[in-house]
Amino acid sequence: MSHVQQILQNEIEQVLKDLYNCTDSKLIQIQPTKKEFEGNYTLVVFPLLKFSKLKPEETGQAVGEALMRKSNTVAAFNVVKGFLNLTLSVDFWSNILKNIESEETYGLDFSANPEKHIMIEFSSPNTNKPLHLGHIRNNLLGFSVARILSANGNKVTRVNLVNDRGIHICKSMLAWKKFGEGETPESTGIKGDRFVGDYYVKFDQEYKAQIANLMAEGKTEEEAKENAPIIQEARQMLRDWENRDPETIALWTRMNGWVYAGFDVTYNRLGIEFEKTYFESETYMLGKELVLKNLEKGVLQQDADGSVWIDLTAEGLDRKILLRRDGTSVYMTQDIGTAIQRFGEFDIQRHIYVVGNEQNYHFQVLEHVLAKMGYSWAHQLQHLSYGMVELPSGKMKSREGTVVDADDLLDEMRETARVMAQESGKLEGLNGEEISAINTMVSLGALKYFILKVDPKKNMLFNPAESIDFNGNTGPFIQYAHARIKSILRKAGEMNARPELLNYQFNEKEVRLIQMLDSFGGVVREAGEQLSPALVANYLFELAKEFNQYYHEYQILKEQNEASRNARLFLIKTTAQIAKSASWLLGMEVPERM
RNA sequence: GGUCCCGUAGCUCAGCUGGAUAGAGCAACAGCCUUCUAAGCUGUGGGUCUCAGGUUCGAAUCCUGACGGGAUCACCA
Repeated sequence: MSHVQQILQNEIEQVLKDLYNCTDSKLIQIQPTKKEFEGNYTLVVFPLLKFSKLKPEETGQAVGEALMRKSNTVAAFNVVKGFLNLTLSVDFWSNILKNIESEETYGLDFSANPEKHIMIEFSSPNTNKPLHLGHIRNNLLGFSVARILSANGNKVTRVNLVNDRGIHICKSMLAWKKFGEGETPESTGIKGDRFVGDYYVKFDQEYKAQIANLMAEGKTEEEAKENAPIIQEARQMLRDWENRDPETIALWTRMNGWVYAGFDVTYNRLGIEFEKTYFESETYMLGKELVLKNLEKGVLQQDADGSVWIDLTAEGLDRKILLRRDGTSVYMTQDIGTAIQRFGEFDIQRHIYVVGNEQNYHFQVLEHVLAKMGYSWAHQLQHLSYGMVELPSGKMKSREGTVVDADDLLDEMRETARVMAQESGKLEGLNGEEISAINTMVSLGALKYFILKVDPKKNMLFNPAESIDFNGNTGPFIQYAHARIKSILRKAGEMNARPELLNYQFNEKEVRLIQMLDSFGGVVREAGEQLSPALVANYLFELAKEFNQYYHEYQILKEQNEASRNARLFLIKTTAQIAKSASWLLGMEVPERM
């Protein structure tokens, strides 16, 4: 609910109490008035009928009249069927605008809830391949949600859990050892994560070739997969790693170093940061002890072969394995361990995992397991689940080579932005460095906005060409609107827009813009509750559209009347302020000119 | 088969704590640059909100059931 809506709510509450002795504030439904009707806000009167005992029209009329008498906020009203449309006074709107402008970060409240500490885990890459388009959605969502939550007054700690051990990295290591001939990212000029990823692919090719050979010799597919020499070697390497064999550890450290250097480049480009990075190699042992302890307590069961299970059939789920028959951990065991570790390490009230929806079941189980183990905070874990990203060409399949590498995509977007800027000629007169910075901002804005504007839980289609279009519901459209505002302000000189000169009768369109600015705070709160940057994105687009229409209609700089010129400059300056705040929540930069 | 998610215009998406005649953008067509950035603005056409029931003053929204699409149900992570 916006600030103004809250004010109205209070006034209407008073009126209903006086008129009908009705104190149920839940019956008060206030919504922005639809464009085709006159007014700013609308009260739905249907729910009030049982108290007024009058027809809808009469009730609306009565409430409207009472509001006019009691309040100097409401300047006019009209009743259409069961809807009471309220027009608020122009002075009132002027004051609202002044309030918004005076608060540098209107709508963002970083201190509302300082005692609430939320941990959010996102990104969580594997060290055997570069980041791809799916990771981008994960990173952007996690980063934006973290900002939105902090703008709701929470203390937020962003963490990354790097999946740096296991058979997958051994495969890359083995392939490098066999076929690498001492090559390094430095010697080849290939980005580290890509370099290592290429060896993972090489492993897979060799593995497949060996399987084919074995099958040609008459082995079944299953036997071939099990007995191919290269997979045996990889497994041996994993055992060596777990036994801390110095040579294996050295190679592992070296190759992971290459990957991290590569990841850092991509994170930097995307503007993604973490407060803390966890490494699975340091956490994968956690959880096992706790599982054994809970086995003793009888919370868990052990099968005849020695494997340990939890029975969640009573919760409507299945049995889930927690320790293999050889006593080693599975993914779930680790997550149990890291959750306990983090709640012990930090005084957190909530923990959010940003992970794809293919793991919905996993997190359901995790919560239940921890609850059964008696951790009271088990229900403070939350899975922010998001859908897959598809491309116009279809699904991404690593096997078919249709996975879009994050770096390649960023390069491509950047190049498109450069070409488009050059063709438009808009950036003439700026130096190379400025042009380059703007192109980067535009390409990133296009990507971030396009991905974040979609409801996280839905699968989505990413269309690179559409995302960078300057027309339509895109990042560049918003950035362009902001750049034009800044251009006006540069020409006018910001100092001219002073609130003490704000003595102006805003017209209908301007009031609508102010109304929109006022509602920003409500959008941020809502986005925080729903963990959805999409709400912010769609708000931002509406705001940019509203501004563009306004921009088109009035020649503010040519306005002769100083009061009106000043007031209008003040309004668009405030619009830029809110647009910047909303963009910040999405991690999208807005250029001063473009 | 069990569980979860999704189904709104040709395409991509909003709207979903029930409220007025269901909205945007793209694409198509028609206009607007001696005017603060036309990377913009205005207009036109385009809908059985998958279907069928139910709840009620009122359902795209809530409930039930079908149908369609996706995910998951590994001693993988």
